[in-house]
Amino acid sequence: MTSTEGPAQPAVRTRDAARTKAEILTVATREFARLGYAGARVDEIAARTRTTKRMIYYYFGGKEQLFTAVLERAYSRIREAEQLLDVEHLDPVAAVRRLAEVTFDHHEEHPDFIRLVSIENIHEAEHIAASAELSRISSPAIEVLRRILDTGRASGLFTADVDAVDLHAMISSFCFFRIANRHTFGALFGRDLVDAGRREHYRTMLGDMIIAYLTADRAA
Amino acid sequence: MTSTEGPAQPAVRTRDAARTKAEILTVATREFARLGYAGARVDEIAARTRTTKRMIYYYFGGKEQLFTAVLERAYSRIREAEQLLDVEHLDPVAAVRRLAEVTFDHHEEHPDFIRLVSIENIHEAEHIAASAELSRISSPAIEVLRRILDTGRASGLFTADVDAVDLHAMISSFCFFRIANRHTFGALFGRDLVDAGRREHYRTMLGDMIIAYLTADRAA
DNA sequence: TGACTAACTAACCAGTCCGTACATTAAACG
DNA sequence: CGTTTAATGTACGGACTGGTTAGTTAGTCA
Repeated sequence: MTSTEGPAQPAVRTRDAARTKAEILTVATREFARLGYAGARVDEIAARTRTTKRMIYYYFGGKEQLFTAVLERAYSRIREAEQLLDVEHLDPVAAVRRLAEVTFDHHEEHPDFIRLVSIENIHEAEHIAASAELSRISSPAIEVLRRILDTGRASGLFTADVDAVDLHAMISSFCFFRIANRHTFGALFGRDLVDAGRREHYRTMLGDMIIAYLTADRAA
Repeated sequence: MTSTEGPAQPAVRTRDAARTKAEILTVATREFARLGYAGARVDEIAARTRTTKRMIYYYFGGKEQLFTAVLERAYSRIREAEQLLDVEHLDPVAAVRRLAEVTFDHHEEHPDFIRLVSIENIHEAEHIAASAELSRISSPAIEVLRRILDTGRASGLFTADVDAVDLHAMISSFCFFRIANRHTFGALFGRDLVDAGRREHYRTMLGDMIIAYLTADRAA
């Protein structure tokens, strides 16, 4: 670690509250995701930043509030990604499939976020409940899905009378399980759900399943 | 706690290794499920049994091995339940639906087990890997599913060329997500996935989805 | 019935962990 | 340029935690 004393990194420590806060959040996200809430250590998080533990208490108040802040940032990033969704110019079937694929990709790209959500569920979402920001906002994806479903039903393409939140749960289930339960599933069934070679297979399978459900003839 | 000195509870402490071990496991299961691996306290587990902390180390060796033993017992109970599966006398469509329903019910009835699995995944299944018992055995449900799928394909009922492990993942995803992510999903979308009034709705939805997928015309 | 051992208990230890009191310094400001 | 204040660092307290040491008791079997 002698590189930190190189000429590119001047020894003078400039003060930058925003940068310090952001760095703490980045490190804390990694540590909480890696070890769980109780498993993560405040001292260790501090040691992995360029600042000290004192700053965590100065900016966030404590371990609990730090975890809440980590969740807030993680969720806000998804919302940003969801706001970039541009699927409503497609026909309903293609739009739903595209939405499922975007969800699939997002889960794969953010395993730390998936872990944080698992951890927060172990704690019965108490930090979300404690966060005004998190309990207020909702997901843009739901609104998009609602509109696609309306269009699809109106044009007679979709036979199923599903509601957007339920369909979102259905799509998320598979994407979430694949990442979150990768390890136990792999250990017990000898199949790595996140193997790169099977990625397209699962991505297609998810889309097929959702479309099959929405367009099935539910006569019985 | 004066009741422990009542006449129904004789003060004489009878020695019973099996009972003591079982009681430790039961309490440890609850505590680990409630608080996570790092969050659970060996002292607290001991305090909630009728024995002492020393016995945990005497019988299990340490916290890590205790957690492994908890997992082993939890998984062995599922396997027992799966061995009671009796669906192969049904036609393939009914059999798959029944299997999905049994899985659905099992998840709902064992939230502690779901939490343990989530926790074990945070730890990247290291305890399963450390357990000869767990890494050896496989799931009876997979074999049952494989046979149903074969029959269904042979009779032309199922168009999808799915493999049993993937379909098992698909079914488990929804059942698992519904229980495991109940809290964050409820907090963010204002819908309790485990609400008793919506139970039948989700149970049917899962079956519909699986059957739709298996019987869909995948021409495109 | 007395020696032996598995089952059990209480007390403790060394290291860890969250949080804080206190001191200090870089920037903002008039 | 002197004062103020936000930002930062040091060092440590006190409670806790996993694990252990040393000793006790109930059952059993020769």
